[in-house]
Amino acid sequence: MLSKKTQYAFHALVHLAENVDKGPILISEIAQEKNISIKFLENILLELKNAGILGSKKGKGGGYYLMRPPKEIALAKIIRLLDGPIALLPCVSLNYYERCENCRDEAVCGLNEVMGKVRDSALKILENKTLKDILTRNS
Amino acid sequence: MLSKKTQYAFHALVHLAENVDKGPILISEIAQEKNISIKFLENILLELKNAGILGSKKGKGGGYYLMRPPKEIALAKIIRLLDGPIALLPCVSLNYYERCENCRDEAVCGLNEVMGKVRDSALKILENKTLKDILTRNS
DNA sequence: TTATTAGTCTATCTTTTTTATAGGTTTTAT
DNA sequence: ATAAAACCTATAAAAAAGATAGACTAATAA
Repeated sequence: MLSKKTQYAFHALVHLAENVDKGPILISEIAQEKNISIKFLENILLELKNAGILGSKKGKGGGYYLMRPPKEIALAKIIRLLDGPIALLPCVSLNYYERCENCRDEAVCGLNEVMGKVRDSALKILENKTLKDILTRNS
Repeated sequence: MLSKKTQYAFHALVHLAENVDKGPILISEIAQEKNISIKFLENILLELKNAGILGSKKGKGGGYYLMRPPKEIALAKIIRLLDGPIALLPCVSLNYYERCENCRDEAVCGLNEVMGKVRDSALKILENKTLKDILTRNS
């Protein structure tokens, strides 16, 4: 399961994407709208900013905004940033690989093979679906 | 990522599957073979037994054994038992569903829709692949 | 029938991760 | 100047993960 942090991030990003034309959006507005602790959300948005996904403006009239159009922000990127590996096992992770401590040879490990396929099937979706694809439907 | 518990369970089950013809297998043998803490493994095997996946025999000549042939034990079952939900979000979990606290209506939530697809693609593999499919390749 | 073997059960403990909060600092618009 | 709002760092509380301990029970063999 994705952590609350990542879940909150997605909801916040959706709100920002749905209001791209309104200039910087307040943390407090997002927090209220999406029912998220404001202080926790603050940390999350900051992390997204430091990763170059969000921009911000301080002072009156400030807030957060997307640095790129929603269709250019892949879901996989957000997950990896806040949650780490998408794969179910360290030994099949593309970005956070770790050697398996429990098997002799990954090259012939059937678990490794199957979990690699699960990873691929998840990535096929998560690398291609973007913020744009998770905006509210039918609206 | 799967917990160590689930990872250990898979490796242990593979060992049991690869030795089905040798009668009950000792916890200690599995622990040594797969490099797992024996006491931790003890708890895991017990849980698998209580779930009806393994059987056991006490005393000399005792040990653990599979209750069904490897090809009848789906990977999804093991994951759900020891790790819980396979889905990335509570609101798309089939077995551990929880209402989303951060969106107004799941029926029109795009995140819900995409994560549902990720779940389906993972389940398509994990429900159909069994212990038999994760035995050591080329042997 | 006793000693040994091996799983059973329950509790606890340690460490890590997750989730959340607190409070001061800096920047910007008016 | 003042107020608004993000920035930053630290810490704390809670939960989960990972691991260990030890007494108990059942089966087997001598």
